[in-house]
Amino acid sequence: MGINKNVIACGQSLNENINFDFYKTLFDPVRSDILIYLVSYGKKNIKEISEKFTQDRSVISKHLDLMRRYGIVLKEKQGRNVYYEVNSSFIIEQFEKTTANVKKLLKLANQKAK
Amino acid sequence: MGINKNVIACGQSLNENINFDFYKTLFDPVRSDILIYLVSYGKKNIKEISEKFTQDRSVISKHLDLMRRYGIVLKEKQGRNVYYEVNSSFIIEQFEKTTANVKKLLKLANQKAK
DNA sequence: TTATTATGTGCATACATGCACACAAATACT
DNA sequence: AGTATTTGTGTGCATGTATGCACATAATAA
Repeated sequence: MGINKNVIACGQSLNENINFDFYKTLFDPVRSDILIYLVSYGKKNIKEISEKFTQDRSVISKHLDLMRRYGIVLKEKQGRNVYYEVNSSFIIEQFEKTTANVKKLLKLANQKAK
Repeated sequence: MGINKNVIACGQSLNENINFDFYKTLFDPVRSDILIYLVSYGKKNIKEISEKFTQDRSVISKHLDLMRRYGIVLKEKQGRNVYYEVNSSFIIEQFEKTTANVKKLLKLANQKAK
């Protein structure tokens, strides 16, 4: 099995194109639970969300800010309340793009091996 | 926007079905680099792999054991050498399954919102 | 003013990572 | 055979990072 330049180039582009921080942020037990809560119950403010979790409001606030930074949720301020909702289109786009890239890379390497 | 039992049920099943440890293991800077190295260069033993990285052989060994536990790579012992290779079919399967589940959940919630 | 909601800060704790070394297993050498 | 070398793994320790709590502060509303 030799070195395939196409595979290597694809691997490098994979590493550059995959939204690493997005996935690292998403695959955290608390944050994925927050996401599923928001998916199930729609737009909610921090008080409402933190009442459903054991963690302090300040902790939930920080989790949501992280999720917002990486596009997982959308933030909207109304008076003294801050509402969050799921950014569905972006999340779906990320998963589809990543899956396509991973499939391309792995199938290319597999072909080469045969 | 009311509570949708289908959405909640789908969210719970999502949390149960997503291979959480798989993704947490995969989305680590060193381990994803190891994966891309193995994709690019094929089956390699721990000595060969660790020579390409700054980390000690024992560290690389532990990373690979973790990746093996969650199905990312396959292990094969030959004499005193331990070879690892990418488990392509399993990885593709995981990404496809997860993407399908995420899309199903988010589109269901989106329909309800309209 | 007082209450509510969200966020910032300091500290403690848990967990992951990495290094260095010791050991085990397999092979090579003399 | 017996010894040395190579390869992989286990262990103890140090360090960095993430998380969470408790409290202080800011902003808005009653």
